[in-house]
Amino acid sequence: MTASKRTAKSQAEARDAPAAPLDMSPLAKIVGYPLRRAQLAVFEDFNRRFVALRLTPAQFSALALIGANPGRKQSDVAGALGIQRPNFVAMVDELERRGLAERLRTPADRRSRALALTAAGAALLERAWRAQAEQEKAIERLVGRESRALLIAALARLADLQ
Amino acid sequence: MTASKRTAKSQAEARDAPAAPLDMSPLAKIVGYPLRRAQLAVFEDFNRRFVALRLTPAQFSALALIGANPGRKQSDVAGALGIQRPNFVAMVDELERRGLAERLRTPADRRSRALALTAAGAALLERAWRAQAEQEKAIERLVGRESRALLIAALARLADLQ
DNA sequence: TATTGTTATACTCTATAACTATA
DNA sequence: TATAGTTATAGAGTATAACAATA
Repeated sequence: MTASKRTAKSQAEARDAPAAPLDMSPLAKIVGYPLRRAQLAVFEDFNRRFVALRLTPAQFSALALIGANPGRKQSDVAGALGIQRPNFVAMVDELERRGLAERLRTPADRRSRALALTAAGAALLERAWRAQAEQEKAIERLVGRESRALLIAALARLADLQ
Repeated sequence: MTASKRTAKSQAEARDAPAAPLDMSPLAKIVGYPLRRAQLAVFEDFNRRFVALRLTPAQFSALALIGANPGRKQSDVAGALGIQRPNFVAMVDELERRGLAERLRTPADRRSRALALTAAGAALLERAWRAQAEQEKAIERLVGRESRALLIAALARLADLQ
């Protein structure tokens, strides 16, 4: 496009100024849309913080839950995390391969596998909780201390939607 | 297992009572975990409410955004929704196939396609907003009116986490 | 040269059926 | 018969490279 062809347009348009932002107000007024965007942003932030620990949000939640509930069987941990049993197999495989968790045979029921952290797993989890505390601080800086507490409470209730 | 073998166990265990729930308290205290669980619950609730309209959350957000911003080009709508341009193609294809949206050629720039709702799309979007209002009511019943407003504000801020 | 829409493709997540070993 | 772990597999959703048309 030549300069002469742009004379009818405003200077801003001629300079290829960014187009006006879209009107997001209808979506911004419902819970679901900002809820999804916030979840993606928080997980992306998590991934940045945890890249050195090589832990995804799902892996962190699994380590944390096993750490707080050692000896519980694999399917119970999967169920508590909302992960389908078949999908949890590869995840525990990976934690075991990295020497972070172990599957123990229990004499009471030889079908099941009791999960527990190894010493290395417990050590990594400690580092992970410190990284997580940093994210919570960043969130608190963004929304305020009181808001963060209210947010957690409201989200926990929302999770009960059926 | 025979009855005699269970005599050493408590009556509750003998009856195969559900195992004690896991301790979720560490995960319940951070934002990310309940945020993810809430997002999944809200989307599942959305899917139940929208099955008759055959709209996914992503499709609803696209219809809503096109409806509020008719004539904007496809890549701008995709960008505003956080959807990669290539992935938005099939989505618009489907909306167009169902006669809900259309891609218009614009004389100003023949590379781009301006999106707009058809009459059928606008009509479906109206029904969709009524269904969405029902979800907002359900959420308000769950967390309270004030909490819902605070929640939306806090989530919008969280979405700005870098 | 850069941008828009598009195609192709790969990777992750998730859901389901079915197998095995145990109970 | 039922349950725990597992395998296999299919379907979403998402990210990236590269192309044609147009600027």
